[in-house]
Amino acid sequence: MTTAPLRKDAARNWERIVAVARELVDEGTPLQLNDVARRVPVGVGTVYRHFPTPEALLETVAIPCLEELAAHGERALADDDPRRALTGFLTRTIEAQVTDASLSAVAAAPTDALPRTTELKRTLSSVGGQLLDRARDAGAVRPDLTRDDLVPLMCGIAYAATVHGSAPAARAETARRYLTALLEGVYVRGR
Amino acid sequence: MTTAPLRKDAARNWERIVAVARELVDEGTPLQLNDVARRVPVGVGTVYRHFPTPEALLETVAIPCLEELAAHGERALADDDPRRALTGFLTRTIEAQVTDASLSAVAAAPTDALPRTTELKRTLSSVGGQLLDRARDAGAVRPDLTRDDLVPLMCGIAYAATVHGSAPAARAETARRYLTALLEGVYVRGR
Amino acid sequence: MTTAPLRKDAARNWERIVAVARELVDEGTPLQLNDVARRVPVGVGTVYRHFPTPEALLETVAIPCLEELAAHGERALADDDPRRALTGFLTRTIEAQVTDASLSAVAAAPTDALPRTTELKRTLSSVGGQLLDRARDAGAVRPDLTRDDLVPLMCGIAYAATVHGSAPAARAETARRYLTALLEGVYVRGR
Amino acid sequence: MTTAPLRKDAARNWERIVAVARELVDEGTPLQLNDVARRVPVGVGTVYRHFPTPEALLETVAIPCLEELAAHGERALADDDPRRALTGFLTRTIEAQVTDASLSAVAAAPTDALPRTTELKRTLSSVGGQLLDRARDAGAVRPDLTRDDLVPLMCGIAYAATVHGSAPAARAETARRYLTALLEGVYVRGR
DNA sequence: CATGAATGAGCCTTCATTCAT
DNA sequence: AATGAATGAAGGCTCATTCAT
Repeated sequence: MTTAPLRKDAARNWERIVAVARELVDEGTPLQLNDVARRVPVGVGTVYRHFPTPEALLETVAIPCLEELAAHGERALADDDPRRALTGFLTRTIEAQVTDASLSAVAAAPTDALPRTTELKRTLSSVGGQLLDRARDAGAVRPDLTRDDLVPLMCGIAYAATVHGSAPAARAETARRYLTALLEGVYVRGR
Repeated sequence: MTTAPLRKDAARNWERIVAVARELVDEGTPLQLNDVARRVPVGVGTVYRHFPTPEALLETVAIPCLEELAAHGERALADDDPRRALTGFLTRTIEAQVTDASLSAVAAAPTDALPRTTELKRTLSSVGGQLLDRARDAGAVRPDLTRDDLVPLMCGIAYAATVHGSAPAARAETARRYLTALLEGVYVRGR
Repeated sequence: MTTAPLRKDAARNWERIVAVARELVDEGTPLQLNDVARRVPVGVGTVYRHFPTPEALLETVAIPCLEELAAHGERALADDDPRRALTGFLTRTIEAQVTDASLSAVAAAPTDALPRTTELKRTLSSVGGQLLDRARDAGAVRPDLTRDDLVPLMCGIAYAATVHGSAPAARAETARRYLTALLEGVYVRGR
Repeated sequence: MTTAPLRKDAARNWERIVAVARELVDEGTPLQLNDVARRVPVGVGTVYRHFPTPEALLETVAIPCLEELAAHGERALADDDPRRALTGFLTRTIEAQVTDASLSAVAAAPTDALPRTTELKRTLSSVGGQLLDRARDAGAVRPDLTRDDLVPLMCGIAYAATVHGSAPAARAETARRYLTALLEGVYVRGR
């Protein structure tokens, strides 16, 4: 069951709204439906018709990135080195989250506005969980970490990079360093 | 140079305002100056006189905890096991941050409203930095971590515990697990 | 001169719209053209084409009941007991009005959207007027009541039953009591 | 226990707001808080401070009239002709309701915004009830009417006068005629 | 004829801040 | 110093109506 395809003019507006929302997200402005409408510009009603809540719009903006992440995760499952697979997936996730403010917000939100978001988050959890389990089964991961810790830890790393306050460009690099620290430990091995 | 001491009645109000603010912070209510005034109760103007912005009030609420942390840090400097000292300090920091909403907000804020806050944050950075340097000098800490990473990482851990969504009670436990993971590494040693 | 008959599909929509409107009226929902369209479902434009205003739709919904009342009135004219005839007519009217929200709205409205409504209201006034006149001529009705008082008084009774706030079921009973009080007088005869 | 008296300037605004509201009520405009603010003129917040809801403002406008009615009712209780007392009270009530749109709205509302309103409505019910009971005890009133019928019937009469559509000036006269009809009966005595 | 997307005026409400008392 | 009334920008949302497709 798919949603009926939008009329051409409606689709046009949908695109424009999402595009503006993307810009706002990228420049760190909080998404306000009236504001989006003013900038597109379309009537407020049009934005409300397409996206009943700011969350719905935000998630729509985030979905392509979530899909890409999920796709990457699926590929990672094919890697037969469990540690490399997990590392790769997490690295990618962190990069995305640090680069794209919509992702961190959506990832941290306890509830979703769109079913598609829920679905994708579930997929990501599942893929991450499998990668984690595999690595743990291989004895590569400390046993007290569960699947439910993955998302919080990634959000935490991304948040840490934000707090660090480096310029957006450097932020990705910082985040990668923090991820490495988390994975390999702040304390040097064997000491 | 010190500020003139408050008149006795003014001092009384100051205390009452801070006490109410503390309660609000603890129950997770966002600090609104009007709201605080109503609850004390004093006139809004009185609250504004003492605390020109919500941030100033929030920082005032946070300061005692920051001082306690700083004191703990000073004592940790006396410990001659650098790793134990650092671990103790960070554990304490995380616990405080997870328990007390004022701390996480103040710690993550890029600018401060009160000079005293800036001073305390500097002290904490300095103490943490010394503990870190010492541990690194002892070869116990990975070399790519700098003093500037300490606060972000702690904020990240606290945030991760929040995202995990466990009840406030369990949150401290979660945060401690995450700190351990960070310090010792997600990946098991020697593999 | 009659309106051109609708095309078969248009007629079908007309019916469906009116049916939905009837449901909405019965469940006490205010008639909103957009809402009706969504529920039918047809495009808003279709509803607007058939019914330029909510009033037009409401009147369309009310018309069958008005017709039935009118028919009843015509029959009452044949009754040779003028008082019984009037009482029967008013009773029926009140019952209808209390039962059917479209009627009270249409009856109380100072202007009509549809000519047919005006026509029916005129018929009803005329019939009621004749019944009233006859009863008055028989000396059964106080002389200061005119034809123009009939509709207001019926609306008033229905409204009173609404204000009484009894459940819809009991409302008809209340209305009947009020009508009796009005006809026979609150004050006991001969005192 | 009384509410603290308002500061002089606040009292001034309170008065101005109520005065404007009175005008709006009298010209039949629905009370909208923003609208009131614009017309006074004061900031919206000021109106909201004094009257959290349109209902609260409306009731404030109505209260003096309710008080006057209640006072009249108390005096009527002293009349030793029960029928005359009741008639007088109802006449006065109807006149007030027809003249003042705030009264009909407040009278018909199932719930009140202000405690004072509830109190006054209760007083009026009680007074009316006593007058009714007395008249019934004297055998002057049909026995199937209860205290709970008084308010609905008065609202109904007032509404009927409105539906009649005569000019506001004539409306009071119409209402009085309807009240008489109700009290003495539409049907002539002894027939 | 039917569709339903778009419009935008308009209402509601909150809250940070100022300033007369 | 304290008070708390006043302000009004700002944001949220709904809905009647139009008009391009």
